[in-house]
Amino acid sequence: MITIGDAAERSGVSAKRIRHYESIGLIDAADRSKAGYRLYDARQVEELGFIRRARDLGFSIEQIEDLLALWRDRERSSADVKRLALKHVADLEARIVELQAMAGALKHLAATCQGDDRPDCPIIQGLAGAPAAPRTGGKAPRTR
Amino acid sequence: MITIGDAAERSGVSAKRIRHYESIGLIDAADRSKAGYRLYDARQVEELGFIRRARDLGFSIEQIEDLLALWRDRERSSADVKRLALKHVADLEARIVELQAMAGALKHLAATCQGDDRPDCPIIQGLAGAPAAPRTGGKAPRTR
DNA sequence: ATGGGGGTTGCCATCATGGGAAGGTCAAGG
DNA sequence: CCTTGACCTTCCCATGATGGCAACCCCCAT
Repeated sequence: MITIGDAAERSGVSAKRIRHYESIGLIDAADRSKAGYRLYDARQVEELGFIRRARDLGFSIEQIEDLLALWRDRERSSADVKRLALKHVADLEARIVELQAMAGALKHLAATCQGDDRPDCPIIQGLAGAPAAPRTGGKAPRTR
Repeated sequence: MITIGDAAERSGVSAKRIRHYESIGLIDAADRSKAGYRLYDARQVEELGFIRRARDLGFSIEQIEDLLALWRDRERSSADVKRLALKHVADLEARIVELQAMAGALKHLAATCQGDDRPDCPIIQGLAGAPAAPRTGGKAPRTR
């Protein structure tokens, strides 16, 4: 039985997080020493490691609750796990697409920006009114 | 002079957000009617639209403060704007890379998961201890 | 017994926003 | 004139997942 600091070091989950996870019911309340110190055994450290790895993969606490339930359940069907994982992959990819759209739009605006000491700037102009610099074939009226 | 609801509709920024932006000093406090209603003119609506578009591109409120200052500054150099924009593009791309790493790792795990009604599951095994399913050439010991 | 390095709880802050309560205001219509 | 409903106001609470800090307790070695 080790204390929270050691459990944190071994699992890679900060003591603060461990207490937080306990407070929200993600993990069971740890046993306490006579002095009130939380005590952890190998199984709990392993569980914390599981949680950390899931977090590293971007799973939310809520999803991790489900993953933990499946991990503990010897009768689980791998289909359930796979469904959860693929749903998360889809979520991640949706976010990636969103971010790519932002980055793309911004790069497009930045590409036509001189970047000199004059005030003319398609980026600012794009943010003000103009949806995204029309440029309908090179014949667009000079914005300046 | 229109009220906050109309300004919200025309700018695409919710009334709630407009009040919030005012409270944090992102925009100036609006004039008030005798009854205390906030009143907006076309310029302010335009400014709100600017903010909304910047938010759509993923800029933080803090960055938008800078963008607004540049927008208002006729003496600005487009280089300053461009630098801000490209910094943000870099941030976005860093986040994209992170998310791609997560999605990739998870897809890798999911790919070898049967997804049937048996409990065997490389995804769960990957989250527990094993960094990422070794599979050193097909001769890896069956985990089951 | 004392000092230092743990542990404990609890509150506040983040970031940007939504929700809702409690109450004031305005325009229209009976 | 009064009601109704749609608007506005302020203020407080909640989100997700953490970090930071304060005030206090505990244990071990010197």
